[in-house]
Amino acid sequence: MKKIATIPAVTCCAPGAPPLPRRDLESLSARFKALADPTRVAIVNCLAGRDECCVCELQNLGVSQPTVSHHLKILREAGLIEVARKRGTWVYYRLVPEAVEALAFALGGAPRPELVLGTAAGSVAR
Amino acid sequence: MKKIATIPAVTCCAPGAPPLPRRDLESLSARFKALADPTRVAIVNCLAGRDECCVCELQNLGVSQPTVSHHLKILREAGLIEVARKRGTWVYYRLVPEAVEALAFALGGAPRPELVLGTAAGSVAR
DNA sequence: CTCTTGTTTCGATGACCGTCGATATTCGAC
DNA sequence: GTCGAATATCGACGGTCATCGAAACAAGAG
Repeated sequence: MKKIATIPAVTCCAPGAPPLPRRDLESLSARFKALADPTRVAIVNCLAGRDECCVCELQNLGVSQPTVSHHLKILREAGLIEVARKRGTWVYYRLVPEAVEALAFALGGAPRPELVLGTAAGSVAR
Repeated sequence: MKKIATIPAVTCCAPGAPPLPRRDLESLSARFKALADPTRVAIVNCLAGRDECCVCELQNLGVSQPTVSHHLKILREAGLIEVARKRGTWVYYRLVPEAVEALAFALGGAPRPELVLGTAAGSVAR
């Protein structure tokens, strides 16, 4: 079941931003919470450096392998990453650039708004 | 302990981003953690809508006054907001645009302020 | 089928976080 | 100085989160 890439096209932190309804507040804070851990930022940063990345490559971040899988699940449910492909028992993850850019847009920086608007459909589920 | 003055001018989530040292990972995740709560996003959003804002105006967010003060302290220590001025017992807070912009830049957003202001003008059209 | 490897899930534990009431502090008014 | 209002801090409680070891699951090799 895919429930990712549903990002409201709203700013929250830019000057002159309109007040947000509670639904958007929770949606935004939930996505920021997915980045509120150094291990998860490291995972996202590693994925941002290359096209895709095997889980086994992420196991030298100082935490155990189940912990890495736990963080991958959180990032996956936040819509920031997704499974690129599976080759045998190897699982390759990749970044979801639209989700990251939507967060940047909410913070007031919109490099290319068309990408954000292209993926903004509704609110997130859980 | 104040250590928030070091805002690294690096991206972490944009395609092709270089690997970050542990210090930057913790710095970034700490700032994202400051936005990982709907009440704090609401505060930042309220401050983004106007130039400055009195604490008493933030007390209709559904939480008690000590809770608002607690969240203000977290946002202040994260460098996202600052005290604009004090008039009597009233305290006015304001956003720190550079800090928010630095976060947007870390996510791969626009590094230039004029673009940020440009998005607030009305290009949110959908 | 059995074995091995890679990944996810489960259960438990310790730490952290959001929230509140009570209290302290600061400032202006009188 | 004394009083009252606005804000900040303290202490405690309940809930959530990060982490781990153990176990379950999946997929290929022999």
